[in-house]
Amino acid sequence: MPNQSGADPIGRVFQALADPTRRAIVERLVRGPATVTALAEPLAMSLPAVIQHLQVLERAGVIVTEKAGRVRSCRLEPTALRTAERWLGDQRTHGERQLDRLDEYLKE
Amino acid sequence: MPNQSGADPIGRVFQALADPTRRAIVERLVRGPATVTALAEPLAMSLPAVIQHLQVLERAGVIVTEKAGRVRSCRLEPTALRTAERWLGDQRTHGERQLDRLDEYLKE
DNA sequence: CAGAAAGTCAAGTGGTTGCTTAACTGTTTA
DNA sequence: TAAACAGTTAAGCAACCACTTGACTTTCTG
Repeated sequence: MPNQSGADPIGRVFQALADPTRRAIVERLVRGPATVTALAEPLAMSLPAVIQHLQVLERAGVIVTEKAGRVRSCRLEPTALRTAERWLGDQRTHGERQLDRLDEYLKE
Repeated sequence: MPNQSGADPIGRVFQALADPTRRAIVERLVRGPATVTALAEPLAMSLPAVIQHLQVLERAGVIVTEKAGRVRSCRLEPTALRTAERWLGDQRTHGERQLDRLDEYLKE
């Protein structure tokens, strides 16, 4: 079956963050907005490749971009990260509760 | 270039969680350990497909499995989820601090 | 011991991803 | 206004991913 993560917001975020280049872009944007060429500068790939990464991040809602003149400015949008973070936290804490129950069970 | 996310622990976790089937497996395992066939039961795909998903989750460190006799038991390993969660939290809080600074700047 | 149960391995397939180069559009600057 | 700058679009390619079916192994059960 085709990956059909088209209507899957959390899935798109995880997918976006699975790539090390895209995580590097996020880590860079944490220190403030940046233009496309500024983001591309430390990355060992062509400009179009960087733009494709930015499109993935934007479709996932991880970043927001805005074009002024010929320059596109990119900044982080924390909401998407928070959604993914909450999903992770939910699973993990439930899992840990489960582990606690197992520990108790084993102690008896 | 090959995807080389081979030596990228966080990347493997995000990659694993990008797939809705694998997230469903995680959500199931939150309610306690389960066997391979039990996990496969609600999923609309063949057993080998489920096993492949489990292998992805295990290589990412998200689950741990153990075979006893002919039955393999799978359970959640919260550590990997916590690592990914912390990365997300770090980026997000820094991003929010950045946003706060922007707000302050705009208020002046 | 024969057969069912639980899982695994291998090979193949169609769609997706991460990149490339080449050609191009719009915007600023000298 | 010509040239440089910032970004974009399009086409193409090799590797990867999510499945499938078929053959198989190992372990339990009647």
